[in-house]
Amino acid sequence: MSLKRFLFMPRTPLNHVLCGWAQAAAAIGDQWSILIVRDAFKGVKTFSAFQKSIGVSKGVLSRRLEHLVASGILAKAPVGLGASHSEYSLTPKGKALLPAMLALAQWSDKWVFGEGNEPYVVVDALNQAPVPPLEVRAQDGRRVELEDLTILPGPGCPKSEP
Amino acid sequence: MSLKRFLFMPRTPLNHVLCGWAQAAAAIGDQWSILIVRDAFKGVKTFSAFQKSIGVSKGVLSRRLEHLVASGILAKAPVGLGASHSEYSLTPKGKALLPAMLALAQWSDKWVFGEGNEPYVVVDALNQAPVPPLEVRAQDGRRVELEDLTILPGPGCPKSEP
DNA sequence: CAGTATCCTCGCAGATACTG
DNA sequence: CAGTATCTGCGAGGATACTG
Repeated sequence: MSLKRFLFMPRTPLNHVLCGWAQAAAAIGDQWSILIVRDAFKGVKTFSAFQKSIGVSKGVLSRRLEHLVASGILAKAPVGLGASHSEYSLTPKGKALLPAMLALAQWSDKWVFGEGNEPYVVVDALNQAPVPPLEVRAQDGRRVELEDLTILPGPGCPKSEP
Repeated sequence: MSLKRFLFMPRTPLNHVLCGWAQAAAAIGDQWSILIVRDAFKGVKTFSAFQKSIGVSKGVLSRRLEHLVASGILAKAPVGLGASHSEYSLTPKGKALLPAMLALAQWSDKWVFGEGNEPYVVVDALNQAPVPPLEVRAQDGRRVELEDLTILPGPGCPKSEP
């Protein structure tokens, strides 16, 4: 019988992995954070508004908001002087998630709900027209697909050899 | 004392929520799935290669792969006739995650690792040059920011009124 | 209203052993 | 090598009660 059976092996944390995707996963790689950021993009700011919109329990919401603030994606600021309550707003780092969030929305618009549907989630406010799908273009302007790209490991990412 | 204390309240599932972001979160909204998809983009195909690259335990990897196959992002196909082992490859639905994955990588390149660094994760194989950051453009071609957009609730998403 | 503290129940990740 | 089965224990997520 092995002694190791009684040693605890904690969940492998991702923060120490110096890989872009691991960092993104550590920041918003859970279901609640994505929905919180989505609501923040819509303009939701208060605790109760987040809770009503997402339907998550208060304890979980508190921890997720704390985590997003610690990650620099949201900023918590008291409103007024009485500090009766605070508001959460997107930082520049949080707003920079727009392309990623938009790409995720367009992906599910097309591949989860079906091609027949028109994209409806994000519209250009000026023209009231949907935003066309994001495209990946190289520096010379031509469209590139996955096959045209090389994914580098990046520091901290293991070099996986297929 | 309340009887409800003894009733189990399960974790709220996301699959039934008809919201694009909730669907995306349900599909790849956990840390391991993002890393698995990243490796699949790199060309990783076999079980052991995923495990060595990500460092996750076999049981977890088995379940995550199963989930990604069930979500239609990966396809599992036996290699050869002996069916000694199988390979996992990206479906079209999985390949369509490229803009979202790229946007996440570019976001962490800039905002987690710092602006000083040059993007290094994804390069155009033809020119050996990094892919420029994804930009959100309206139908008329002009660049749009978050403030120029209206985020619609979409079916199943609660209408949050800020 | 905006959280925090406490308690409770699984869910999920890790290790190990086992099968083909 | 490619998984599956089982065990274990933390900890995420839910409810409730409480504070300011």
